[in-house]
Amino acid sequence: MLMTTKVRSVDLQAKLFRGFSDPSRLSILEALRNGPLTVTEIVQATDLSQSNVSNHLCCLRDCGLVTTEQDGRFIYYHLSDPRVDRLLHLADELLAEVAKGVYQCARYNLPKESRHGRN
Amino acid sequence: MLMTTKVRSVDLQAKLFRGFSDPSRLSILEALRNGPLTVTEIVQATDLSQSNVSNHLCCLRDCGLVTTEQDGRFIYYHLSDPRVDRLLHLADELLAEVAKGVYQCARYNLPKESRHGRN
DNA sequence: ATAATATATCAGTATCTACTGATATGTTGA
DNA sequence: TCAACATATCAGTAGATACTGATATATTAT
Repeated sequence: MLMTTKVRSVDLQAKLFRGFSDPSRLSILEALRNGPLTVTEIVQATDLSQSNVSNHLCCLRDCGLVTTEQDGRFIYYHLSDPRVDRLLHLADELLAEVAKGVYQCARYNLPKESRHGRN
Repeated sequence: MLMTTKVRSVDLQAKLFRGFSDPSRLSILEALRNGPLTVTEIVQATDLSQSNVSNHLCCLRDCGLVTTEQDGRFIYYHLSDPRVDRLLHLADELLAEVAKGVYQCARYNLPKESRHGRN
């Protein structure tokens, strides 16, 4: 076989989930749950900078979570599959269940001083 | 109210998804889909270092995706909720749908030389 | 053709985070 | 108590990535 870089399914899954794992991208996805939007509309809906949105959209499209449709000089982005919506919904549900735990998730998002020795 | 750091739901969601967004953690979760395992068993099942596994487990537990149960000097980890399993399953389905796109996801995982201007 | 608008890319930076190797803590049995 | 085992934490590092501000490209209208 000789494939030096075997593509494991966990790697693919990780990339997929990475699409969901950033607040800015989630804002974008959330906005798109109501239907297709242009980049400018997404910028307005999310309050992110244009270049930032554009980068995230690129990522989301590369990862297959959104697809595009050009209409003149506008490009409409929309969720690529109903499962994206279902995944977001399921995450909401799970979050409601474990909200407290996640809220306290301390490991990777504290200021440097308090990274170690959590209490 | 005076909360300087308003906790937006996208932030919580992002943390939740971040639990799923790393290949090592996905390996761990995958292993746990078949039932509870001790840390040592997880180390063996995943081929990761012990400290690495321990760190990831800590993260997963903080984020509410797994829970623990001590039995003597062993600590059994298991998925916290059936929805975790369902989320993984849904991701599998979605992945099958957009596999090609994700496989090509170039933005954030190429060697430095080729990060910009993807041919 | 040119201005105006929409979107994408660039280069640079600060932060985040996965990992390692070493060490510490906790638990059990001899 | 002490050795053996199970697990957690530490400190440090390399690489990943979200963001900004500037610039480039594309499309339309005048």
